[in-house]
Amino acid sequence: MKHIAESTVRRLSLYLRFLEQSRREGKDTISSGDLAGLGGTTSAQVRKDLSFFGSFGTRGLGYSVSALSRRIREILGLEREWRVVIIGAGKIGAALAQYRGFADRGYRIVGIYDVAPARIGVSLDGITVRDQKELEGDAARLKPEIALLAVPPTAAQTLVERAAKAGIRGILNFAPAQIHAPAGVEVRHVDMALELEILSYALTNARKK
Amino acid sequence: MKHIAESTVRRLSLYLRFLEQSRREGKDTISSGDLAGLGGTTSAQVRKDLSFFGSFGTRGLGYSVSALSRRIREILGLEREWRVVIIGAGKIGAALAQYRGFADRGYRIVGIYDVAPARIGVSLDGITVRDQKELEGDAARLKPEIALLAVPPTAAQTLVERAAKAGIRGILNFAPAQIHAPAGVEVRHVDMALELEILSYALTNARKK
DNA sequence: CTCTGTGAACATCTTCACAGCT
DNA sequence: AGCTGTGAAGATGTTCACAGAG
Repeated sequence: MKHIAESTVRRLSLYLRFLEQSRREGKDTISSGDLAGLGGTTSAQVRKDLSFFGSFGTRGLGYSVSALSRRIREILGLEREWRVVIIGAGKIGAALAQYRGFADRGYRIVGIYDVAPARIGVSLDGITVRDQKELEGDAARLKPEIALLAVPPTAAQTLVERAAKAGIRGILNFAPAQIHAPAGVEVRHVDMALELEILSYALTNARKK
Repeated sequence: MKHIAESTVRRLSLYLRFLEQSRREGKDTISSGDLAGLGGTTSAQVRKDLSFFGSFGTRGLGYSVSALSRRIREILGLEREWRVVIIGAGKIGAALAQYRGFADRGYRIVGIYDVAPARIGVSLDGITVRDQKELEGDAARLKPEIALLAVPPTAAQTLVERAAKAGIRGILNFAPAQIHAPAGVEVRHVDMALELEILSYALTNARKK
């Protein structure tokens, strides 16, 4: 398959939300224009995004809400359950452990790890925090696929490598650190401080529009 | 000034981190190639990014670490203190309240709000959580400029409007909800579930590279 | 007549390549 | 010689506009 732009995948994920909302509202079909209105893009953009994966619409009518939802879930890999571990049981790790948005989408937290003795043994959202050293050893039992990395920036790189050894193939990094991804491991960043800086840039330079 | 791409601003923010790291390591000057290496781009990209704002390098030598840091802080609006309120004192709001990365960059938390009686009156990181209803009334005293919105998706839109009435001009939204920004208010999103979906897309479609 | 699917036009962002300081 | 600053070329992403299906 041709390479798909990240911006397209991001919008697909948004479309899925709108589709689920539409389903709750009892709609059976939805047009590219409707989807665009909900998401702040254009109908052409919606159609182009979907066209990369096939043609699932009906001319003159629009898209079947349920069929398109199913197809997008399939494209994004949401038809299966993902086994996720949280590395770092500080405030952010703890918040992630109970975040509803993950469970709702089939991401199942199977383990939580930390280094601090004070945190090890504590139960977070029904899961006992274990020592980071156990990560590799636990791998055979837990079969983790994705890690949410919520540790101090200085520890991030080491833990990425440990996660890779535990067989983890995808990492969502919350630490404000640039990390080198081992081969075969996909790393994405959620960088709150950076987003806030982009926001203050926008506020500081607000009369350019 | 010409319009600057968001990707450029994002990289600027990264360059600043590398510059601060270089400063700690005692470096006085740094070349575009060095900066590129740390950030995973190219030297041409670094020079182009900086060129939008002027020319601060010395040919044959590179950039002064301290001068460039200062200039980027200025561009991003980090030379001043920003007054920030957190709306939503659940797990995520609480984690944001104590997040070091914000304080380090001059973002000062001046208030925390929630609706739940159980949370109102509690102290988080030295700040007492107040009723959301007080937001507008507190505005004259607190002069908030930025809000971190960490509430359930259904409540997000209402609170954006309340924040706008309190004089807030920038909102960093953590709720997985598409929100309509009132005029003059800049809204950015940190959407963890969405990032995780982009990750699972990448893992599901991993043999395309 | 409505709404999709898609090449072609356009706009934006990145990389190249080199002139010009130091 | 080393490294910046920048037009020009190239790549990538978005919008237009219309043929064609229902």
